[in-house]
Amino acid sequence: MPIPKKFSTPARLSAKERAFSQIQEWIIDGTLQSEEKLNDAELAQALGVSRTPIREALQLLSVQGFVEMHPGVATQVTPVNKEDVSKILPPLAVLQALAAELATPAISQQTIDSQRNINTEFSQAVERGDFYSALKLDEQFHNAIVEVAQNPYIASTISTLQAHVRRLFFHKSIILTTDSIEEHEGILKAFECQDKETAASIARTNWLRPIDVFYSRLQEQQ
Amino acid sequence: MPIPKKFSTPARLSAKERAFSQIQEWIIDGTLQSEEKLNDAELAQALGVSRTPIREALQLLSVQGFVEMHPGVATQVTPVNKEDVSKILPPLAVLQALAAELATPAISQQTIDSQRNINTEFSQAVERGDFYSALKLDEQFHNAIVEVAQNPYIASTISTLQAHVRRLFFHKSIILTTDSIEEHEGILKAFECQDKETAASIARTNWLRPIDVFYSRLQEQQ
DNA sequence: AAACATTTGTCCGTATGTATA
DNA sequence: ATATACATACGGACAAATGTT
Repeated sequence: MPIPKKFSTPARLSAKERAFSQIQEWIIDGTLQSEEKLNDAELAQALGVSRTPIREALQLLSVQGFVEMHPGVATQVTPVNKEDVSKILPPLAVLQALAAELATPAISQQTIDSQRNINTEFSQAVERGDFYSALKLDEQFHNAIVEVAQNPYIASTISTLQAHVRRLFFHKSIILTTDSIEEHEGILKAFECQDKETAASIARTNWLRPIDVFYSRLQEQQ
Repeated sequence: MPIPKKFSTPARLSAKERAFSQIQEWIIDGTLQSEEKLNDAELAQALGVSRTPIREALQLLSVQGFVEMHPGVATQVTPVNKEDVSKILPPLAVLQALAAELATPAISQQTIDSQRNINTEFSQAVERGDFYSALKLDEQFHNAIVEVAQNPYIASTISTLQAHVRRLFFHKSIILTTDSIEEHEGILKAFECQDKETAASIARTNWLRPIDVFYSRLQEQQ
């Protein structure tokens, strides 16, 4: 049996990396609430490390927009504005559209087949109301396209924006709809036809949809 | 005479911020060369601070893609591939296009007038071959649009990508052409007509042009 | 194979700066 | 206005990890 090599796990995670991942997860899933004050000494104790890796992790999270640092005053979790759906999704949509466009001439039939399977699982998750699994499958679907696009600048930006999307999902500002199922299939068909404009266009509307859904629901509630 | 208030300079720059700006500038203008090894102790001495703020600055630069950190091995300046023009500009172009689209309904005539002045200065700088000034004016022109678009997610991403563009400019991979002068005016006209599609479209082609220029020059040299 | 040299990662003490009483 | 309490920023020493001799 193939023993997981050292190469597969790019070295043991450093304290800083563990702190980063953990705190980011806590912010995304709401364990650390919006605007909550972050005491580095406290976090250090909770994670069993010193303040240094915590500080470093918080600085990275600050760059990504998950925490706000006010020098000499306080460090706090960035407030969630539910209306941020309309701020985050437009740039994400155009980048995902670009990724789809770039992926079109490069994607293999094998990858497309694999994508179809993911979309099937996605549809099943949505149907049975398992939105958390659906979200992960949705991310998997789009990440595969980004990978094929082979552009680190696009990939890293999308990765950050998608983390914010996950946070909004946990705050019930973004919900997954059955429309995505057909749109995903539409993207795959466009890939097979080498039709990059259509692939890009569908990807774009697919990512913008939650904005309309959000404001429609808002109106219904009034 | 009005003494510069404390508010204007958002607090004295921290050692970390100074280190970040300085090292980034050195990487962009080529003082720190491609793939050069970065010894934090050395940099600390050069900037008269300890290793801590240097380390923090390097980590931020790593996130932005200006340095690569290989734990336990070395930290080095990210290599410049001149072909990166074709990696960086597409995402920048779609984001600038989006910014133009979002700015269209919000921009004031006053801002448009100011933009025209900037474009005039830009054209003069290009005409007299002062490409460095031209670059700064070009950035000023597009940054104004990004500001009006009022979207921090777009703004911060564009800011990072544009820093990479500056680096490519210093490596002679990107050159400014007179085409931009008319395209800038075209964007302003589109703003005045509230024609967001045209504004976005011109912004996009304006940012993609250097790719064609780069590969054309490459062919000429062969 | 083992000890070495170099570099990064971590810890904790202290200084500095900010806001509040 | 001054003093006080608290949080962050920085410094320097130590520990761990990597690649090499």
